[in-house]
Amino acid sequence: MSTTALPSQSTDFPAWYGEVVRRAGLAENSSVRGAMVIKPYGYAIWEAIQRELDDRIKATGHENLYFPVLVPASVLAREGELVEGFAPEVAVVTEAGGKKLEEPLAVRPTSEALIWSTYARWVQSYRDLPLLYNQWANVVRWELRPRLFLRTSEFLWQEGHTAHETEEEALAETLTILHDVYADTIQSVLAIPVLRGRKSESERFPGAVDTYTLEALMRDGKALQAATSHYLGQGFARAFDVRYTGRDGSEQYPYATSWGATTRLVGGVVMTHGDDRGLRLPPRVAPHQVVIVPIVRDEDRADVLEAATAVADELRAAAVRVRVDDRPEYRPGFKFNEWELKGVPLRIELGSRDLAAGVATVARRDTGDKQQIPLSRAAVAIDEMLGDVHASLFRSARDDRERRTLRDPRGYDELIDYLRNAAGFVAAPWCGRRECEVRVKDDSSATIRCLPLNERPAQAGACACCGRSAVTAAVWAQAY
RNA sequence: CGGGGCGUGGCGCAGCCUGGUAGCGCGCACCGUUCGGGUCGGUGAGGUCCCCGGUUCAAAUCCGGGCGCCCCGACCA
Repeated sequence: MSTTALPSQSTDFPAWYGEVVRRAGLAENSSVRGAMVIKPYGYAIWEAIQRELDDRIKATGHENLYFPVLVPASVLAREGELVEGFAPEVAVVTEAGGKKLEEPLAVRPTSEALIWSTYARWVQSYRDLPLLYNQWANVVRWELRPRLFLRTSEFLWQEGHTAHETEEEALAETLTILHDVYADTIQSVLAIPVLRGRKSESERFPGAVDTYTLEALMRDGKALQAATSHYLGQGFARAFDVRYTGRDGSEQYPYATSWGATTRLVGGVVMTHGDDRGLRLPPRVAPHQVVIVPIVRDEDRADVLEAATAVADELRAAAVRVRVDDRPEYRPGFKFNEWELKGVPLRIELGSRDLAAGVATVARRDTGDKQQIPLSRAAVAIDEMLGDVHASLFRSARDDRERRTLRDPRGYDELIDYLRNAAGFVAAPWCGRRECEVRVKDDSSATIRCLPLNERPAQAGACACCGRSAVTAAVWAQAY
């Protein structure tokens, strides 16, 4: 464990981010170019995210299954936009079993192609619908500029692939996933506030009719696409020849959706909540929610450690994830710093002074406040405080986002200046024309993150770029 | 693929300009000490100075070539 200070967030956010991810023990670069090794502490956070997502995916009626990692090149090629969209980043296996393969096998960058080529066999009748399936998997996308968790050449995710009888049903599915699975997990578990919206045509998933997205704002003013849910229409069904006999006896194509959330969310947690001391973890995904640091002297060691164990047992009985840091070789100050770096929401300091008074000293990672709680009601008090930490992390992230959101810039120059400085979101009317989107990107390198659904109604008015009459509101930002 | 930078114990770096015993911090091992905000002292292990060639009495250092990595752009969850 290094003892030198972290870089400051405000002066060098990228360096700060990398240092926190490495020093907190979340992940490190792998010897495979662009890939990362997720370490146990980082993986534990991912497991918590997985658990929460999986619960909601099942609660909305889906089942898990699994498809192979290798996709015959000809299968991947059957949906034109999909191949075209992913071609530059697909890795291909050309040799296996000591021989050159007759047909190369792509390592999946996403599974629509293989899954829909299989659904063709599974769907014969309207009675076979809907198909509501999800898989937990790894995918490979050969990224030119990798970044721990945010963009790696291999990443972990879940991808849902559903087939429906009607357009309405598929659209409803797309939105159920967006709201009840993704937004709920990201806000009420990860404490990351998100804007909900549709993507503009240029930012859409290849092959999708509509892409819905959740956009979060990081502490450096850049946006992170936290999850997406796609309405695919009948394009994939047609490309993979998935047909069934409908209720009226006629031949039909089903309507499709797909949706995914990735290990990128771990990076989002770091960049949303972290501060100059390191990570601040939302309690519901923190591998340790509470760490107990016993303050011992030779003469009271046994008593203090016994009391620490008793408190830990009581908290565990209340389903709190707690760790007693009784390592004798480190002093308390060292432990305080280490657990702050690792983002543990609450720290209990327990020494003979506390025991004599019948209390424990509790320090909050989010605010730095210290207070004393009676040992007699430790479990209840800790449970309340964990709830407070979540609420205050969410509130401060949301307030921060609102502070950084510019609504209705006074003119094109203000729009561009704001975006060029990565000062945050800009919400403004947009005429809907591609050329305005391109112009803003050329002038600022920012993109339309979404056309917001409900945060702010689409408004009349003049396009922030060209002044023509607007057809929608758009939210722009620099993005990861 | 364009622009910039870097390869020296596990990690981070100095030394290179001006050639001459390979160093520092952290980490690691052991001994003692200490424990309410990154203890302190001592001892010790650990390096083909990225590779190949050249110049020289002598190369981490100078010259030529190669390889690798990182950062900034284009692609992207």
